[in-house]
Amino acid sequence: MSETKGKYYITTPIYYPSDNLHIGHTYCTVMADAMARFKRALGYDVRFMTGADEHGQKIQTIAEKAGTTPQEYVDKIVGGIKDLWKTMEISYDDFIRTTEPRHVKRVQAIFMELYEKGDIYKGEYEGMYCTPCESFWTENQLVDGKCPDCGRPVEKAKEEAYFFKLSNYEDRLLDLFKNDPDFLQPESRRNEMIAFVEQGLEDLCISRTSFDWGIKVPIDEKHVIYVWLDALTNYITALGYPDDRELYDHYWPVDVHLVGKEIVRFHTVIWPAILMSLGQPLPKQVLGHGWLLMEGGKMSKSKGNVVDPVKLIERYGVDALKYFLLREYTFGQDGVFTNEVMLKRMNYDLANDLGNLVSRTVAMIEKYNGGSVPESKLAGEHDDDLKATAVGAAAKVEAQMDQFKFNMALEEIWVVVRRANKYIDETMPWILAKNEADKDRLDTVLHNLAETIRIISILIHPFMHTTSGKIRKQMGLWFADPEWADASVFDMMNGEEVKKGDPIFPRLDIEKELEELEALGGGGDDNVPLELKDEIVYDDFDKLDLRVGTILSCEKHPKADKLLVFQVKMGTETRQIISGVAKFYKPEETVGQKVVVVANLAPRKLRGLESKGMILFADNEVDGKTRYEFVSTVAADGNPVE
RNA sequence: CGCGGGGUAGAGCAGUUGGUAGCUCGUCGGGCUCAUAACCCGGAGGUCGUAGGUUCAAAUCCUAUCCCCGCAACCA
Repeated sequence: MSETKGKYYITTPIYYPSDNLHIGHTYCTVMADAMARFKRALGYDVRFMTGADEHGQKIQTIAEKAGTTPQEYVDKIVGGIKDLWKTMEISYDDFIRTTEPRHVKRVQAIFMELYEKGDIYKGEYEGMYCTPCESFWTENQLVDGKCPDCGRPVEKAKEEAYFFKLSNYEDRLLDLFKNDPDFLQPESRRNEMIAFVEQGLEDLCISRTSFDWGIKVPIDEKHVIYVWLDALTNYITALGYPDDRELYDHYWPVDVHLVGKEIVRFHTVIWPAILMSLGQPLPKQVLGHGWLLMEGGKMSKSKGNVVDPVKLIERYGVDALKYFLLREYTFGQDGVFTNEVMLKRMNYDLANDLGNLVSRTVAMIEKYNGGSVPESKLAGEHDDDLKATAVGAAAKVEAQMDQFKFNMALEEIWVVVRRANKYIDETMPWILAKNEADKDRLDTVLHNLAETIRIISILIHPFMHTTSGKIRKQMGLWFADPEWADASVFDMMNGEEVKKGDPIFPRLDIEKELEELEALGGGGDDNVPLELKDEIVYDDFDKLDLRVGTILSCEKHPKADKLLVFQVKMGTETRQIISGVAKFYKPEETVGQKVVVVANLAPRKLRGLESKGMILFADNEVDGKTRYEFVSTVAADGNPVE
């Protein structure tokens, strides 16, 4: 399509390369890629951006632990990310890394621009400081008035830092949310942000002196620029702002920032405020998508439920995975990922419906017409309905995609797939083939099927271009690139030579696949080292005095939802211990329970009541939910645990 | 009255300018044999969390209420 409909700039977040990416990142990037490809198909001048956010204390710490430099560390991880996107066939136009010189110099320029406008000022960050840890803590973070990391006393201290006058932008941000309903979608997130801003905004601390893996504040080399100005600005520095304006002037403002729901606030409060201060246009839209959850909650390494997309691609192919992610989940809502759901989708939709449709059609054209697509000759019942369904699908797909309803867009395409399968049963070509008098009608049926598949191959192209290519090859259309406009036209084919190939999506044995995936996902290596805290020596352990006790009584903490107040008898002494397990136990059912107690833990008041010691619990998983179980013993009360 | 999300068929989910409740899977019965034991048709199955209200009409709007899930406040 040569005619251009205008520009379309879409971004994913830049991901934090502290570890390899998982299926959740893949999900977001696949959506952005599908939209980018779709808009290109429609004739838009598309720019699709992704990247990596490489600075910050966490990366510095992880790199140190790994015995390497931060730069070497992120180079390795980002290499892996780029490999993944290559495997996933992600069609990004630019990949920005925040450590690149082009970004660094532009962030510094932006800092200066804000500084000169008076929206950045040097102030004092006041907090509680732990000297040995060189860390600031807020009052809330303190544990028992002491450093949450090392338990040593802290003192009030001030640190100089640069601040951004976020508070100046409250009114303009509220106006933005209220006057432009499209700016932030889905709706529910918008209400959340309005409530957040209405609570009042504080100025934002945008520099740190506690670590140095970051971009230096140009006028003050002791400071590094914190994540806000460093990461959010990537969307414009990658376009050359402020010194090389060609791309910037062309593509900014962005049409869509696609982000996870956890970072909606940064993109709809902080980022627009920065742009307001710069006097630049605001993003047209920020879309917050939901999370992919695993059975049992959020994906996390310690739960061992992280899904590695590479393994899935190796087994099932890129297109099957993309299709599943886009078809299964409702944009904006959380969804649960399970292997079984994925395998079923792949089998039912891809193998049974689409793959089989192509397979049976090609087989019939070979068998009944020597392998060439016939002309339409004799119209009959059902033809009009099939044609209308096929020709009308493109507009429906466009309407769904306008609202980022990937699942509905694909559903519209599958309406055509199912209609075609039904058409075969209705017209029964194998009966027509038995009678020479029905040859014209048979040709027409085969022609209509070939046309419908041609249209399907165009419609799925933005979502699964490899599959589209495979289908077009079998249909004898391999010589031409799919043009979106052709999806709304019937009767284009005549005489193409079809050729049966391997099944486009082989049918999967779900039971077998589930077992094998299970084996891959951790069970296969049966001795993976646990991720542990720092090693201790025996003397460290010996500091603990663990004792056996029996719960004499238990009641709810009058002023706290999560706490239970236990009276525990340990030999000669009975003492009060509070635990945050109200969610898991009714007070009365714990009475008589034998427990293990950390007996020499310093007493602490919790919501007004004193707790002397700590009862040990073990995390357990029941029906996918975490709960705590008592660590019990039969030994006598008061006895030590060693 | 901390913030937010959710309660719709056995499972997983769609469904707001209010108008006979829908999809996929499962299940039961039937058809077909071109096709990847795939495909097509039909049936059963829901008081749309509960109780009120507005309306000719409510899953959809209003009020109250119960339950579940995140986050936050206290989880030693």
